[in-house]
Amino acid sequence: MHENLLAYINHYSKNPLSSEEEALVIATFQPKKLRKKQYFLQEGDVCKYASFVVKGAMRQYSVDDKGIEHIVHLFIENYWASDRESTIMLTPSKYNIDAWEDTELLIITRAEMLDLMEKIPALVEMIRLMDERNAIANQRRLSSTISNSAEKRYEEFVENHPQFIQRFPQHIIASYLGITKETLSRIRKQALK
Amino acid sequence: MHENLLAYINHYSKNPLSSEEEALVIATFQPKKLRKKQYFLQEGDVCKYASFVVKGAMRQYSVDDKGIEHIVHLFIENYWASDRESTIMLTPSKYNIDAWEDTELLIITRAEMLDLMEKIPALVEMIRLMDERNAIANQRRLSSTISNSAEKRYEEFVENHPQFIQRFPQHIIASYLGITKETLSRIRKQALK
DNA sequence: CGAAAATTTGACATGACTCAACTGGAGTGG
DNA sequence: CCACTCCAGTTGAGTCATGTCAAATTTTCG
Repeated sequence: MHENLLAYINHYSKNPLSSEEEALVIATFQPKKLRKKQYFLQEGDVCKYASFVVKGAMRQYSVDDKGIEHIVHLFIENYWASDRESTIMLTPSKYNIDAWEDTELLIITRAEMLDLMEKIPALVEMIRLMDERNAIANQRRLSSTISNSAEKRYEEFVENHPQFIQRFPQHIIASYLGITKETLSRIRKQALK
Repeated sequence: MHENLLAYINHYSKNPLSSEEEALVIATFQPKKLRKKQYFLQEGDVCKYASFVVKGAMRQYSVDDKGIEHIVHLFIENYWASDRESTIMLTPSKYNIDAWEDTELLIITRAEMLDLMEKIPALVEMIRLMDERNAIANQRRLSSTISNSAEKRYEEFVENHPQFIQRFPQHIIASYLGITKETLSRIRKQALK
């Protein structure tokens, strides 16, 4: 169960974990299973945990006044899911996170994570690199969203996230791109010439 | 010149800097002045420095095939400006960063920064908090861009960034919001009822 | 097979863009 | 102090991309 996580940590840090450190990681991260459609986080709740996706797929979205879902993130294996704003500020979340497939998570509270970071330098290193990677990805996505047409955004998405296309239906991708499913359908039709 | 930076670091870390650490910070960050319109970074160049804005205002933007500028970030006092992707990956930047007002910066290379981080724990702490704040802000902006109409985005902008409204003209704000200056002008007119 | 979910299609509405013209400062230099 | 230019902002008319709504079709899966 924890192998993916350990591999992930070792991949993102210079020094491999000692076996004591591995044991500590395994003891601290709690397994949690979600069946398809179950929530990891519901709007209005404070997000108590960060979660590492061992297996499965989830989505994070807000719901507007008209009841329309706006998908802000998609997660599959080896992604970290949580609403950082809520976790850090202890404020009620504006987002829902639910399982799109049956999913296995490893979850950890912020307090536990801060504690682990004191004890395991490799974790601090990993988080810094994750933050960097994340900042870069967010920058790209923002830039694309602001500057590009729906069509171009979809092209870039196909280019950058082929894994997501396999795992999520079109209307989810459309929402992630900030367009309607009808528009995406037409864009795809158009692209077949 | 360096007071703002020292204050900034101390503000974001639990333990105040020792005087040796302060001296090290002062010795490492190099002052740089830009006159209005001068570039801190030009598209195609690798972004060698991170910069802390001591005084002034800058903007970061890309230019599309039609020659239209798409503003992705605005910076004023106490902001950090750089293209992280370019700095970290050593790739040519897709962005320009230039001074909108006469500006005073403190600049540092990535190597110097990594070195400082080894020597000054408070810096590591500060960067982690900055990354968190940044991640939260990016999340909000992305969410707003995907989910909201131009009008609502402008409202949120006025709410969240009143400082920018004082310092940048309307067409810059419009571009930052991903709309044209004409549309923003009409939105503002509309809002006066 | 049958029901639910996903996708496609058509007709129409609309928000935002484009382009061009006009207005009103804010400087600058003669 | 005026004439000139530059820059920012506004306005109008026409266009285009994308959204909306409703229905038909296809796919998935128990």
